[in-house]
Amino acid sequence: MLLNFFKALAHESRLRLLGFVAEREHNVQELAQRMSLKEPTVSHHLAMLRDVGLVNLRQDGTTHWYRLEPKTLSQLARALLAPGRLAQFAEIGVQPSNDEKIVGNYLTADGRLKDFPASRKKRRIILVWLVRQFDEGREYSEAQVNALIERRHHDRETFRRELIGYKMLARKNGIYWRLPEEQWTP
Amino acid sequence: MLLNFFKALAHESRLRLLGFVAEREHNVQELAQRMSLKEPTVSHHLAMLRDVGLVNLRQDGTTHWYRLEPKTLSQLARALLAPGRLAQFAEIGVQPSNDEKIVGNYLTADGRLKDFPASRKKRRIILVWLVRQFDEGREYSEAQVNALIERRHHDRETFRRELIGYKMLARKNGIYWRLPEEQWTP
DNA sequence: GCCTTATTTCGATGTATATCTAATTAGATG
DNA sequence: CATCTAATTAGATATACATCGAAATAAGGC
Repeated sequence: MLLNFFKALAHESRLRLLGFVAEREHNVQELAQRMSLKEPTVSHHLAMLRDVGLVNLRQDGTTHWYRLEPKTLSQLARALLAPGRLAQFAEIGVQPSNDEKIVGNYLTADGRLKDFPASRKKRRIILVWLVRQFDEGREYSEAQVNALIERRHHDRETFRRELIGYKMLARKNGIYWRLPEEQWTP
Repeated sequence: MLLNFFKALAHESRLRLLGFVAEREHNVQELAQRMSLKEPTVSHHLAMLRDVGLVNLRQDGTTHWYRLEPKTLSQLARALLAPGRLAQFAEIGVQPSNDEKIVGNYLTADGRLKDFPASRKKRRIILVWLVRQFDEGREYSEAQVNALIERRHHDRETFRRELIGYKMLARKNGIYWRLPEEQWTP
């Protein structure tokens, strides 16, 4: 959602972080050093940037290498230029749709899934909500898919399988990507 | 500054406001009604949007009509696409330049000018700071110029005259605009 | 000049979030 | 498996800011 992008960009520390990771890959320690902040703080900001897809993480041993995801920024810029986009702003967060209410019932206060609904209909709604947290046109390793799922539920295996079963995610040679909505919205 | 744009856009209420004023001109009451917020709150948000030039104000009697300034958004989008822009993020807010320190000495805590320096050199620095609060490539009525100046100092006449004298602002047929920096940075 | 109306400014209050330290987790290594 | 290292998460605190009611301002109309 557009609002989340702006929130992610609306802090000096995070803009500076983007500047550093645009220059080259950095790990958390380097960034903390260059920013004169403590590692947990940097980690916190990086998580926010990662949530909106502005930075990428490559893990090597215990070291986490972050780099810019330049596509995301240009997507954002194009979204701003798209005519008619603005008129939609007014509709932001008016009242939750039916599906959003159902999802809400399955979420804890911190946005994780309490459990996986038994009914096929609700299960589908939850999966739609989950797959929308993947960017379109971006490739994910299995580890990245797992990481994204685990933000919402510990059982990464079940959800990964279900997402593929419902044709929301596709996999080839260990690479995953999100399928376009036309494929799974009936 | 880019950061201010993101801050202005990083709130649901302000995004919704933008949506409404993109649709058509609105006054504060209408907006308060449609947003289910009180007028002071709406007024506060509109001021922030106005500070970064995202909305325009047309005053008719006691009624204030706000509308979107679409140019500003597309300028922002283009700024995001500009290559090399990102690398500059890292430099944001490192340490104030000499000029910034001088300006700081003349500002109160709420960002208004205490007074107008006597020395020609400092006077120039203050005027540069002031003219940078005008958007390039945008036209201002005299009332709009006055309003912008008054945010910083009550003596709108003096500052308007000085800005023109230093060739930072130009005027024709009661329309004012900011001149490019090349014209006044020696 | 006083009254009315639309808006803004002020001051107070509550909520969101940036930052820190301490504790925990995850991966590598002996 | 004990240990070490890098990173993240948890919990606490402080700062920023959204919102409101009350007061002040601005522009007309009488």
